[in-house]
Amino acid sequence: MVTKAQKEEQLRAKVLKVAQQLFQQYGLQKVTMDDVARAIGKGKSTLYYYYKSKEEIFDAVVEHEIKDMLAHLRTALAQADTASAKLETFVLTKLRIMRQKVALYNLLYEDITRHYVQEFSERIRQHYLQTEVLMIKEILQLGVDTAEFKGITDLNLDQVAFVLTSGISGIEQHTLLSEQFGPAEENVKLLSRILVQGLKR
Amino acid sequence: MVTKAQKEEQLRAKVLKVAQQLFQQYGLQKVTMDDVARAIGKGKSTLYYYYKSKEEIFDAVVEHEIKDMLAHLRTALAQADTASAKLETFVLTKLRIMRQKVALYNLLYEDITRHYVQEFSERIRQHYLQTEVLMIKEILQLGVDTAEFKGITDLNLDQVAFVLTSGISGIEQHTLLSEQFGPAEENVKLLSRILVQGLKR
DNA sequence: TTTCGACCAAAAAAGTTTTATGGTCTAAAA
DNA sequence: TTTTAGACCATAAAACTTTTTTGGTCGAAA
Repeated sequence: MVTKAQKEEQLRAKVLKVAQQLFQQYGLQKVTMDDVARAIGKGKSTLYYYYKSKEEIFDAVVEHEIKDMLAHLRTALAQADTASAKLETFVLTKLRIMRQKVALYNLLYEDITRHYVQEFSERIRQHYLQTEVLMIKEILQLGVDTAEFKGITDLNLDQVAFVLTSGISGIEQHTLLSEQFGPAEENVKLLSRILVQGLKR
Repeated sequence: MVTKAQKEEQLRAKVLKVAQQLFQQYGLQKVTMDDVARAIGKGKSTLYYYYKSKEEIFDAVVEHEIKDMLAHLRTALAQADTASAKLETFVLTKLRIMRQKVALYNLLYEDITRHYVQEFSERIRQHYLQTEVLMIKEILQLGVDTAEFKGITDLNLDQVAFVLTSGISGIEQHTLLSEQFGPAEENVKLLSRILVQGLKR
C-alpha cells in the first residue's frame, strides 16, 4: 500500500522525468508548462501544486543532470589508484560525459557556454564550480598525502584546484570547437600529463 | 613634396585611426560609415574609394589592435631570458594588455568572447590563434634547445603549444569573470609555474 | 487534499510602418 | 585622370501595433 507522501513523491519525480525528456527532445527553451502537464496527463495548474515555478522544475532537472555527471566522475575516479591516474581519468571522463550530454540534448558545442551562463541559475553554476574544484582538490590532497605531488605542498590547494579546473575547461572548450590540433581526448590527456609532471616536482 | 600615393596612404591611415577612435568611444557595433566619413570631413561614398567595405575597415582596425598586442608581447618576451621566465611573462603581459583593451573599448569581460566569436572574421581568429600558438611554440622550442624543458622532447610542439594556449585562455576567462579564487595575476602565474615544472621533467 | 478550467498580466511572437545604413552610380570638381 | 560627393537603392534595423502564448493564480469541484 502506497502512502500519500509516497504518491506525491512519485508524481514529483514523474514531473521531473517527463520535463527532462521534453527538454532533450525539444531543447531547453522550447518546453512549456503546458507541454509538461499534458505529457503527464494533468492540468497545468496541477504542476504548481507540486512545484513553485517553472524555474524550480528547470533547476531540478539541471541539478539531476549535474548530479548524474558527478556520480559518473566519482565512479570513474574510484577506479583509478594514484592521484595522477585520477587526474587523467577526470579529464577524459568529463570530456566523454560532455559529449554524451551534448548529443542527448541535441546541442551545439557553441551553445554549451551560452546556456550555462545565461540559463542555469547562479546558485547552480556556483555549486557546480565548487564541486568540481573540490573533486580536483581531493585529487591534489591525495597526491600530497602519498608524496606523489611534492611540488605543491606549500601552496593553497583551493587555488591550485581552481587553476587546474579553469585550465582544463579552457582545453575542453577550445578542442571541442575545433580539432585542428588533434582530437580533444589527446589534448586533455596531454595537459593532464604536463600538469601531473608539474605537480610532482 | 608629398606624392599622390603618399597622400592616399595618409588618408587610408587616417580613416583607420578615426574608425578606431570611434569604435573605442561608441562601441564596436554602434559606429556607422557616415560617422567615420563625417569625422574625417568627407562624404560617405569617399570611404568606398579607399576601402572595399565597412567590414574591411573593421578588420583592419582589429588587425591593428592584435598587431599592437602581439608587439607588446614580443617586446616583453624579449626581456625575459629563460623559457620559463618567458612563459610567465607571456601570461602576465597578455592579461595586462587584455585589461587595457577592455578598459579602452569600454567592454565587459563577458562580452570579449562574444565579440571575438561573432564579429571578428574567421580569418582573423585563425590568424590570431596561429600566432599565439606559434609564440608559445617558440618558447617551448627554446626550452627544449636549452635543455630546460626535458619533459617534452618526444612530443609534437604544435600540439603542446595549442594545449598550453587553451589552458591559459581558460584561466584568463574564468578569473577575469570572478576573482573569488584570488586575483587573476596570481592564478595565471600559478598555472605558469605548474606548467613549467611539468615541462621541465 | 488534490485537481483543474477560467482567467489575468506580462511576455513573446507576428505583422506593419518608418527610419537607418551599407553600398552604388554618375556627374562634378580638382 | 583622379578624387569627391549628393542622390539613390535595397535591405536591414528599429519602432510601433496587434495578436498569441505562457507563467502563474484563483476559486470551486471532485
